Amino acid sequence: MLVDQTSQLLSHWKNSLHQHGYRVTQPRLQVMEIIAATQIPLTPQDIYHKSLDLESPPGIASVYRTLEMMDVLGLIQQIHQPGGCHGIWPAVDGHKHLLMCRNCGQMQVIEGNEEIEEYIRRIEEYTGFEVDEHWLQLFGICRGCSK
Amino acid sequence: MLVDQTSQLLSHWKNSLHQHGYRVTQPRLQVMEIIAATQIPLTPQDIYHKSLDLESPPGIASVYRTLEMMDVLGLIQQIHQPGGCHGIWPAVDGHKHLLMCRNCGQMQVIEGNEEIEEYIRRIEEYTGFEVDEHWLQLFGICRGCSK
DNA sequence: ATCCTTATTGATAATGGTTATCATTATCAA
DNA sequence: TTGATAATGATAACCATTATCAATAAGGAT
Repeated sequence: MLVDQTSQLLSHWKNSLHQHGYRVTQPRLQVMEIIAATQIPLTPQDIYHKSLDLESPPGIASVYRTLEMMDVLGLIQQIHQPGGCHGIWPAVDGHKHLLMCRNCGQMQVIEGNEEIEEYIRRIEEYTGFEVDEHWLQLFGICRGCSK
Repeated sequence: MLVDQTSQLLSHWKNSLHQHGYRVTQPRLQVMEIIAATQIPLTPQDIYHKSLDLESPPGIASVYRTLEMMDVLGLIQQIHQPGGCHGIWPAVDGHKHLLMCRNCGQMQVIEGNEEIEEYIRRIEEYTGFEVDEHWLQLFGICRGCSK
């Protein structure tokens, strides 16, 4: 199941590169595979250090270049946390919310809901702001780690 | 009124330094005054560059040291935004939410509300997480900028 | 399958923000 | 006012990220 999700992400990402005229190269594949296979947000440095286990690892510059490209294509998003904000994670579309375990780093994606939308609409009315984006992130301890 | 809020923050911060045995020095005061007087989140570099207008500006190291100290004392918080996450802003207690104008950078603090708490409680039940912190941040265009 | 164009890479230098070092200075309790 | 020492400023060190450029490899054309 994990393998399924990983390879699904990968083929989606490869398609996206093709469609936008980017070459699918080994360094790019290596970076994408690491991101797709990992369950927690990784920093660029994390990704680079993980890649060093590979037989022919990408250069650090290619890691950054690949992340930049994936960001432009909307394939990844940055995860902001109390301890830092350089975590990379596959992009999630729509108004999803994020739940992260402080202990193991596992992320969970939660559907947006009508109550939040309603709350935001009230804020807009009250303040005169036109809200075009919202972030809701929850931090805590997951079931597995609380045992 | 702005002056009032600024000086109120400043005396609160000075008290906090005294209570924790920190000396109230000129470089610290300079940094605190800049933060208290500004309506938008500032990065450490922003603060340093603003300080250069002063007659006897603090060194860059003192700016960072002061921010570190204020963070430890809980006097400031970091503001995360789509474009970066090194904005400094006076700490707000309780479950307040933040609303920021993309155009002018003005921040507005919004009271937490029961709907959000209720939503989080449902998430906890559903996922088995114990949520101990949540961030809700709204981004948009304020009334003044949308004209 | 091979060739050719050129996007991409790797190695490394440059950059820029943040932290560490240490002799000098300024705070503040006595 | 004095003295102990916390704090400062100048600057070196550090580290992540970006820029440079000759060499390489992807992938369309043949």
